[in-house]
Amino acid sequence: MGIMSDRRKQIIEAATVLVGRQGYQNTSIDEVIREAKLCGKGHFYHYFKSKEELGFAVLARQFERFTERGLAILSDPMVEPLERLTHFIDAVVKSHAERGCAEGCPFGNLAAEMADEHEGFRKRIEAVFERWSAQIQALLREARPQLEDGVDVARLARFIIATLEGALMMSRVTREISVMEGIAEDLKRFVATHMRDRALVSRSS
Amino acid sequence: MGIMSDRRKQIIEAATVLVGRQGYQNTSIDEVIREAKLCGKGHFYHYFKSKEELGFAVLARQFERFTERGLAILSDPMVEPLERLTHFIDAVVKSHAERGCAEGCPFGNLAAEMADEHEGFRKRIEAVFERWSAQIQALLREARPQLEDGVDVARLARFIIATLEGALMMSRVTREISVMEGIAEDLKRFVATHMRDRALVSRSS
DNA sequence: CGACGGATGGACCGAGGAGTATAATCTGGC
DNA sequence: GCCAGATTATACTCCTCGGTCCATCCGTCG
Repeated sequence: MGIMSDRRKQIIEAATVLVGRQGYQNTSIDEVIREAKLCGKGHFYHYFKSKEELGFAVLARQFERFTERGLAILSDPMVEPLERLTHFIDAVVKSHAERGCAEGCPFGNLAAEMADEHEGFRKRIEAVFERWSAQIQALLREARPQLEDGVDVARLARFIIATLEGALMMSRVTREISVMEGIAEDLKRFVATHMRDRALVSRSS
Repeated sequence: MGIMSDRRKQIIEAATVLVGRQGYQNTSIDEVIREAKLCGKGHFYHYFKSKEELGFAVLARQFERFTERGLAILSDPMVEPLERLTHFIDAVVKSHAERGCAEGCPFGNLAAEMADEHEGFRKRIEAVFERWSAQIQALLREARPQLEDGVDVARLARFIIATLEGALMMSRVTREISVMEGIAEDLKRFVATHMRDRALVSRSS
């Protein structure tokens, strides 16, 4: 049973890399098997009943990774909430830079590819964004004392996510990390406009 | 010659609909032929040397449409520049609502699908965003007197595009136009924070 | 008229995809 | 040692796709 789990995880891991790089539809089972250093397609169908099931597992794995490496930053109890948000945005930029401006966001990509075609994927991607948004909302609520009255945290959270997603896409197309950096800076400034103490709101390069 | 152009346009038109709906890779030549009310694949290859050529033509056609219906708003000489920007954002929201929050942006979708896989597409999509950005930059420069000093118009233009792209994606995934509307409103407010007269910067719902 | 060339139709090809059937191997329990 | 079930491997089916080939059609020009 433990071994079976290992093989299954091994396949998911390989598929996650390939799907992140080439998309879901454009990744074949044979490729996944090859990448996972296994042979035989029957092997695959022993652990998954269909490609769709693998796709769902890949999405779950991508979210797991994102939770560990990304969302964790948003809930670090040792850091001030708005500083955490800044760290998070910087981490997204850094991660994108390390990938050479390629690939973009796995959720955004899957959304563009599958949202209209496959309701199962759409719903799961929606849940991912919902959880991401909830994390930012919690952070913003924690920062309430420093924020102006009447800030709609749900709406602001969605704005932050949307802008980051768009920035990843733009920077991927232009292959210039400076595009992403500029948008990230402006996004921080936008968040700052919701703060009581506007002193920090400046237009630095 | 005129007739050949017609047939070619007819194929491009059909393909533009299908690619917008299902993506490039997931649209087959046979489907395009059927949609264009023609028959025979040789027919297609009489007008296009490859699927790639069709893809480029579709992208060009999408940009043409966008220029007519979207970018035109940004350069209407009868309207104040910043008002034009507001109109444009509203038009994007309206168009997305009319599509029932589906499909998203044809350029953003193609970018997600092809940017890493196919350099030819990447470059062409980059050019599209560049032209879109140039249009917004021109508008912002026209509005210079009303803007604060030191506003980086190129950067602001990219921010606007990125946020709109992200908003389309988020709203497509959630299937809720209110998501798009909220982001669009916040985007307008962000632009307003660059104005000399901050009186207009309020947090209305 | 007849012939020539672009326009049209459809059969066909090789490659590669998802998924299945089944054989071969390995494992643990008796 | 041996059987049963889980695992691993191979071969195969059926389908779709991009692309090619070739037969036919039709308007035009000589």
